[in-house]
Amino acid sequence: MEEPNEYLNQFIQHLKETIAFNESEEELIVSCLEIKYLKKKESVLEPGEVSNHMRYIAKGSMRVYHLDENTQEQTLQLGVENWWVNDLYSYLSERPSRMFIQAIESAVLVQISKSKLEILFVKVPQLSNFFRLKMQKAYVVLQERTMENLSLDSFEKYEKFRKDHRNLEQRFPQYIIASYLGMTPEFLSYLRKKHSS
Amino acid sequence: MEEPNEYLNQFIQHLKETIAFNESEEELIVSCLEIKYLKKKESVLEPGEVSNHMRYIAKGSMRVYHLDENTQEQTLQLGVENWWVNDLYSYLSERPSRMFIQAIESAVLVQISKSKLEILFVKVPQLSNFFRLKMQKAYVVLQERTMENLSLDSFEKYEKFRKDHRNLEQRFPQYIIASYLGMTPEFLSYLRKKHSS
DNA sequence: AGAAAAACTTACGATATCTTAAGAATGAAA
DNA sequence: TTTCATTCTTAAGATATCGTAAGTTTTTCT
Repeated sequence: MEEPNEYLNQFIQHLKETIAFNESEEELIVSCLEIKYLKKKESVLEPGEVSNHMRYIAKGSMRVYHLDENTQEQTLQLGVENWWVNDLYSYLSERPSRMFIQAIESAVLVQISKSKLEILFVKVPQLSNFFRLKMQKAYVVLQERTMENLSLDSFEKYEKFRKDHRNLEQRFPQYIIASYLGMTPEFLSYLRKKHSS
Repeated sequence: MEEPNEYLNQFIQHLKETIAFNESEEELIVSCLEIKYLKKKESVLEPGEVSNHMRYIAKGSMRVYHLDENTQEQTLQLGVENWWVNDLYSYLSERPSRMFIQAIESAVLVQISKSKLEILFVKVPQLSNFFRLKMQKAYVVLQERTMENLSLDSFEKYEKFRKDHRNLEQRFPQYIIASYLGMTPEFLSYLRKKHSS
């Protein structure tokens, strides 16, 4: 059922979509990887901990969320296979996270620790490029989201979410999608009904 | 009135707060800089253009904004002396921007073109670090803003803005601050009155 | 200083979104 | 299959935010 090599392979293929490397570099990379199995609802990171791994989802679905003052959950990021999930704030600044990184479906992550990654950056410089591109993409996505928050009303945000992530809508409960979009689950339910007839 | 060397010097001091370099490196850097003077309301970037400079504000104030479908202005970024302003999306992806980058007070920018910066990264590698740190900071600020958008109501956002940027409130008209916070100027005015008594 | 433009305020009716509470549907576990 | 827990829906009243329009104040330009 659980076949580590398959997940490592999937990860290597993922890297190869963006950068190239030879056999020995590949071995070196693989030697730095860790596999983490998560049951549904289990977390890899909780508030107070410092995130010191980059995390790739090989299988399953994850979300990054946070409890505000009123213990309302705010979802910052969703992810499925081949996405990366992390609290980059904590990872980059090495300060305690306020986030949960939680499995929604049972999941398999491929992780690299920050210290090993620093070493890899020296030995396999292409990797540095890979992560620079990831960072840039993450920034652009966030900026897009900020603009949407300023200009779209709730229903428009929901429509855009569906259009942009057709596959995600089925895999996350609606109350999580609502918290990602910044509205109450009741209101999302109301909007869906209102626009379905 | 306009003293280029003073602004170049200010820029070099700004770099030196984060990284170190020697005389010859400094000369090299300075040889790549451009100074740009802007009158109030003048723009350095408009929709359709590709942003190919990194821009440091030596003097004055700037904002980055965008017109949505209803020609409403949404302000994405504000900046004063010693801040960087750009549409990183356009700069990084080399695709046309949808933004205006506009002077609010008359301003002086110190700019480096992307092509020269790439060369500098090779010759003065510390610079690469400097910009990596800037990128990270920008990401964290955006993430913070996204979380606030999800959890705070309008007045709380306004309070937080004042607390975080005491100096900015005086230097930008209220309708710009309102558009940065994602509310109408009328509503911001109403909130200010309501909470002042 | 005076005129024109820009920014800010006020007030009110219209909409959007939330809160609460209860019930219905679905999924998980025994 | 029954039971329990989770998720989703519905509805009604409360609150937040907007749109509009008019009037005031402040800034800019000549």
